[in-house]
Amino acid sequence: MAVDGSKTTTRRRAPRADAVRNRESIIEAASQVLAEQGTAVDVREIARLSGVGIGTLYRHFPKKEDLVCTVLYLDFSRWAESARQAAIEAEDPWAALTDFYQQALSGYARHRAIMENFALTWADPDMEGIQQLRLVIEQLCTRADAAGVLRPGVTTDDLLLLLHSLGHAVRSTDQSRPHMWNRLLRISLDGLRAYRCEPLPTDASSISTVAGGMPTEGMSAPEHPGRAGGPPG
Amino acid sequence: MAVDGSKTTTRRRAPRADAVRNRESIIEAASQVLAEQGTAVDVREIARLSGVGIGTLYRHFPKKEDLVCTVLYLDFSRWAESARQAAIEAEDPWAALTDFYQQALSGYARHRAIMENFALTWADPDMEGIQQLRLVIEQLCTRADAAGVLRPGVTTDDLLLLLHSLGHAVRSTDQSRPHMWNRLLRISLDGLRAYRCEPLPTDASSISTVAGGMPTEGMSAPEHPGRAGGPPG
Amino acid sequence: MAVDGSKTTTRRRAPRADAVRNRESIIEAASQVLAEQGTAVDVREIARLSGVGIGTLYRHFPKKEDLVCTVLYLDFSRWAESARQAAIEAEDPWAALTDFYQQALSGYARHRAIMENFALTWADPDMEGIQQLRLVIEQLCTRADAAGVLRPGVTTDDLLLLLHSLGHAVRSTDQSRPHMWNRLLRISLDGLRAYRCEPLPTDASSISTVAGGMPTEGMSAPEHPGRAGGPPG
Amino acid sequence: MAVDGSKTTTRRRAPRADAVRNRESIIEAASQVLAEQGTAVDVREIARLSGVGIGTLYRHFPKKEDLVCTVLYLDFSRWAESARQAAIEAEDPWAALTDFYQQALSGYARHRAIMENFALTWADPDMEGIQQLRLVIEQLCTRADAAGVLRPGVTTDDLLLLLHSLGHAVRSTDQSRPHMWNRLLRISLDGLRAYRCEPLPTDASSISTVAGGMPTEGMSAPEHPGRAGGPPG
DNA sequence: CATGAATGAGCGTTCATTCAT
DNA sequence: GATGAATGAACGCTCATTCAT
Repeated sequence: MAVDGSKTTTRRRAPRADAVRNRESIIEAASQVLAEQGTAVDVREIARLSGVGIGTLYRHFPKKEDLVCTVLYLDFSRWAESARQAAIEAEDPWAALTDFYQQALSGYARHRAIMENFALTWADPDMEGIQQLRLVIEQLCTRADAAGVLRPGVTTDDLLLLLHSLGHAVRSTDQSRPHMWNRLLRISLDGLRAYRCEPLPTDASSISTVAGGMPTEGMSAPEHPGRAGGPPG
Repeated sequence: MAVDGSKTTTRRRAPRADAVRNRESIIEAASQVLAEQGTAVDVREIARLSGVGIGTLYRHFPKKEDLVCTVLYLDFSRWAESARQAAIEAEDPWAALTDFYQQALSGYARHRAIMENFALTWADPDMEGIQQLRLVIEQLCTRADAAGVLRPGVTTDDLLLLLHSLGHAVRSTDQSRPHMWNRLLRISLDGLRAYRCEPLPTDASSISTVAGGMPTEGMSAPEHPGRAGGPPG
Repeated sequence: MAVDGSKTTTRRRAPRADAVRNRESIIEAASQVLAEQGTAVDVREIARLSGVGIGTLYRHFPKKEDLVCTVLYLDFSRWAESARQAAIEAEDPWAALTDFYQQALSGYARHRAIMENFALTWADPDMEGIQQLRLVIEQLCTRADAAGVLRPGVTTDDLLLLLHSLGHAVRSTDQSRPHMWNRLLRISLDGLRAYRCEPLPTDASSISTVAGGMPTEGMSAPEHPGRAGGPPG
Repeated sequence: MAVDGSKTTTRRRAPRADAVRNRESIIEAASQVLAEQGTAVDVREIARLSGVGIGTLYRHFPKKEDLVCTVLYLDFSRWAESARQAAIEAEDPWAALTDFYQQALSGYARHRAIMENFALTWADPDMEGIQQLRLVIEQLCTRADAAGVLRPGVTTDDLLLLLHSLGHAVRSTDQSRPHMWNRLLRISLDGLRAYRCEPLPTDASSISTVAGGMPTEGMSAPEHPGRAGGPPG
């Protein structure tokens, strides 16, 4: 790769000028439509938007999936980076976390294909993009932890999953009631703060038995009597 | 059913001996594939799975959408009901909420079509199923509120959205790392508890400026000095 | 057939009461929809309209075509009869012919399936209905011929074909411009009158060479001497 | 074609070498089956006949209707043009009319879809094909009128309707008894000639009262409600 | 290498006909 | 005999992918 010189004498001469431009056009167009319509888009529409023939598209990306993966990786990276930028600009560790989510969610919600894909590739270590994101979050996590503002036991994966989780809330409400997901974000982040002392569950055991957790309050279950005996059927 | 004897006096006996069975087969098969593959399934596959011809399927459900709606309504109702049951069996108001989420998420995550639909019909008051669920949550909300365990300002819609949001987290992790979403649920629920005093944001304003949360501290205290407002305990 | 008595002792007892009524319902309903929608109609709609099950319909008429033929024969007969009635009520032979067409066309145009069928069975001697109609026309033809009002050489088949031909004109214009087909009928009937002396062509030879008549003669119109140059004026 | 030499200098050479051929194959095949079976044909059969895949057919004609319209327009135009040619080759105005009908009917009768379409678009000024035809007829009409051979009051629409009307007669007899429609054409055309003096009816009034216009005028019963005798059924 | 025409499996849906009740 | 549920071939149409130019 570094020694391109040797290749200049081979038959591969100039064709790359257009090819590269075409490839970029395709990716750009694909990014747009994938964000808008998800992976169910017609490949033809991507070709049309990018101004190349369908044949050219298939030369660069032999399968639709190849194109989708390429684009998602790029978009994912860009997205992760913009969120990272938002985070490092904050001086306060907690604000960094908050800003990160704010920025990430705004972008995430607007990219339908990333959402679809996140669910699928969630645990796939091959999906390089996820790893990038994990790194960013890891840093945020470490920083917040060091500052003592993060609830003990919260892991990078928790934060990653929370991001994914909130993403769908954003998507569902961003158009109609954009303030709603902000409320939810606030709620969730508050659950992440250090004040809480109870350790998080570390395995699959149900949290319900702990849940009520409030010994002092004793859930004497004041109200709801009527419903109690209610017809279970 | 128990009193089959009455049957002999009824007039319309057999008209549906197998028709009913077929209809149920179809619904059952559809429920499976819709849960697994979402609404994009081929109706022929449902017919094949249920052991009937495509014509029979269309006799019972003239449009694919009819079948999908029927199945989704049933599954949605069953799901909401099972979650409600889990909730009313808990004596403590908080445990009710927790158990409700626990139960609901387990089921929700396994039904792809319900998830798709939830996102689409999120705010659609016509979707009867959603209304059922909202009622259940409303009661939980009221009960927890009355017991003083719910953070002031939390609405039914917040809880509904949280459910939807967590659903995707569950879907993403249920197979590979089932304990993960339990952690996230715990985190989110903790954010809903009453100790937190700051009001939730009520409009679209970014929460990032509040970041650290604590109104008293404002943003000036980046890193949680003395543990802020002191632990809830 | 004639000796039904012998059959009364066989096992065929009463079932005919309903069966006959059903058969008639089916035929009546079929007549309606065939007239309105043609033979492309869905058999189910006929069953629905007649109030019987699709199975019953198929018991009486094992193939859709059986039902169609039966109905068409009946409707065809009724139609021919009503036209015949219109004809015999006229005292004048020419008026009989005119009234016949008038009546027949009105009915013909309103029965889509008969029109479709007429084209198909035009030359089919098996189609009994056609024969009925031919008889009627034959009588009209003979009568007009005897009265000397019919152009020599005009055959029953000519009149039958004219009827069929005009039928489509009626269908095309009855809704939008009902007077138009009356004009056309008038034109055609005028062509049938006795004044014209030239013999009709009797084989497939093109009429064009004769038609306008001889180029040499120009429009001087070979026949109709007396009237010849005499323009209509 | 003769000057292929020019080809070498053109830029867009091949883009349609076979595409054009395919398109023509499709149109040709469609023309055949539409003529034979009408618009109810299966598009797959057209594809099969033309030797292309169904996808190719749909590439050229995104909707079945597009194909049908294209073919009908072409066939209609060709048909009208051939009839026009036949007409202008005749020196005599009346022969022009006759030859026009002769030619037009020969073609018309062989094209089922055109017949279906004619009936539907009869009065539709949007159907370009009809307008072409109307123009041709208008000229024939004017010419014959000027020569004094056309019965006064005959309109372009009369001639158009007559064409349509006779078309069905031709279709019904062309196979079995091809000379028959020639007789009918002769009869009808004779009805159009100038000698006849009575004006054509101009509204929906029944012509029966005027009937042959016979001096003797038997049919004193003028109105006799259309359905005289009513439906015997 | 770019192009877009060609391909055909597959989808949602209809309807004449059969068959168990 | 009456019923209507069951059946599946066929239809109009889409779209990922291949291939000749």
